[in-house]
Amino acid sequence: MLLRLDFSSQLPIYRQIRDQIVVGIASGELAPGEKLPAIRALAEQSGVNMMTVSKAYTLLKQEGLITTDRRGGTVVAGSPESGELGAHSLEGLRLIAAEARLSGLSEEDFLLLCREFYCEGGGET
Amino acid sequence: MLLRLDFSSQLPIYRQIRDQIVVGIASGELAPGEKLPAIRALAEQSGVNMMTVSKAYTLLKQEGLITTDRRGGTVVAGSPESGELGAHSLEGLRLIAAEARLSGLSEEDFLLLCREFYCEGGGET
Amino acid sequence: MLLRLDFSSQLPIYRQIRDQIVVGIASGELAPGEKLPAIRALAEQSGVNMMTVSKAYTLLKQEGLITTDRRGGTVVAGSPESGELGAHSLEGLRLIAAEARLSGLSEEDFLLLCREFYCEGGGET
Amino acid sequence: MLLRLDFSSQLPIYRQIRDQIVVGIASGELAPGEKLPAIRALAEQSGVNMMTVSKAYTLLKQEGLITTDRRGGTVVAGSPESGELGAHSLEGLRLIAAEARLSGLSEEDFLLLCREFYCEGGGET
DNA sequence: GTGGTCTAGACCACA
DNA sequence: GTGGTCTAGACCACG
Repeated sequence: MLLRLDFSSQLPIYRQIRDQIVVGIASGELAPGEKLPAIRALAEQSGVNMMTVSKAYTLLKQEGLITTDRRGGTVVAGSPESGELGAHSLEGLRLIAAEARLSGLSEEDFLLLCREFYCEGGGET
Repeated sequence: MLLRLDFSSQLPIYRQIRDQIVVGIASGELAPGEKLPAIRALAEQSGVNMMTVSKAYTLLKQEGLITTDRRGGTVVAGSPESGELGAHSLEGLRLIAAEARLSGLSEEDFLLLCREFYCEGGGET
Repeated sequence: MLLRLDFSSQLPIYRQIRDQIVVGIASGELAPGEKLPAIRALAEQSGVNMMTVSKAYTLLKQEGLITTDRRGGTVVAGSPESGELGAHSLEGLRLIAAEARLSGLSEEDFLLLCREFYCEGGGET
Repeated sequence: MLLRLDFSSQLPIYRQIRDQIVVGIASGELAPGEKLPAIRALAEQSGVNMMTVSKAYTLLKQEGLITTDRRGGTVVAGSPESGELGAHSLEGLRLIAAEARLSGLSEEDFLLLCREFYCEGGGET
């Protein structure tokens, strides 16, 4: 688990961490049951405060993507599989589609991009 | 131009304004050359501070989506047509695709959604 | 909003704050739309760090009991009304009922207590 | 005595063990005088550390719900029958009642639930 | 060893 | 003014 953090981004660090773990899980890089790095370890290795990583983990726990095993450690949970995107993500997608259109990206190219990201890392290329 | 603002959203209000104008332009609801509401008017009608609207307009100007005309009015510019998505939007799309996958949304359904948002409001322009 | 905090309790402070606000809302002491004290104000007045109060507010936001209005301040939200108790509360209730029984409390007395707490502060005595 | 432990719960494991034994005693599943499993046995069968089970037993001894008999075994004691709930449980009940109310549960339904849990497992003892 | 909590300060974005 | 974020350290509970 290697994090690429942008300390000058508007997106809070804990959010960047959360996002990259989400992508990691979706891509299969982090398999269900796999142990995540200890909060302190990830913090040190990333040059970030412990509490920042903790916040990211807390978020992911609330989303049901990871759980902390009381016997020590944090592990990837089996996916919740709600079957639909959250309202925020939906709005985000609508906006990005609009931006794609405005930037002159053709429908074809846009859908290719979407497909590429969806399939990224996950078997059925 | 009717704004739907959520004052309890995490997204800053000026960002919501900017986003909705972007979507409005992409959908054709706001045509190139069309005049945007005056800052004061939009602020009053939406119940927000003028500074907030001003910030949104400034953003849009920097993106080249709107311009100030000679007499001080604000109009929709012709699209910049860069031909590609910005880095932020790209990362956003990657994240949303990951979330779609984790929520159990099939590739088919996801692409349908993407297409729907891309086509939303306009023909095939 | 006056908080009674037990700094030697096993229950984390932010949880005590959250719990008391929940009780306050349920009892009607805090009405929907009412403004909650500013994080810093509540922190100072309670002799607690700002982040501790912030954590409590964050929890309540996630539960949908309060929202933060971007124009400044945190307000009580209209109740979500899920119609059923969460799994945790359910287990908690089962345990307390068992303890009541073991302590020799009669069914009658126990139900009277439950009723009293349910009605506490809220109109239909 | 079969324990259902949730290693990803916020509640410490020793607390889960203690709670389930309390419920077991209250329901009559564990009768006064009955012998509890040896610490080592319960620990192995449940996949937890002996220290954890020991902690739970210690707690129960302090509460007077179980006692160590002459030969080192652990047996269920006659109930203490204090006649009232502890302060913690009382606060817990008040909170749960508030949550019930906020979740839209009617007084009737809530009291039905309380009664069901109180009566659970035993007659009217 | 792990995660959880808390403090006392700081800086920033938003409106 | 508000909330949001972050740091550098500390202490504790759990297993």
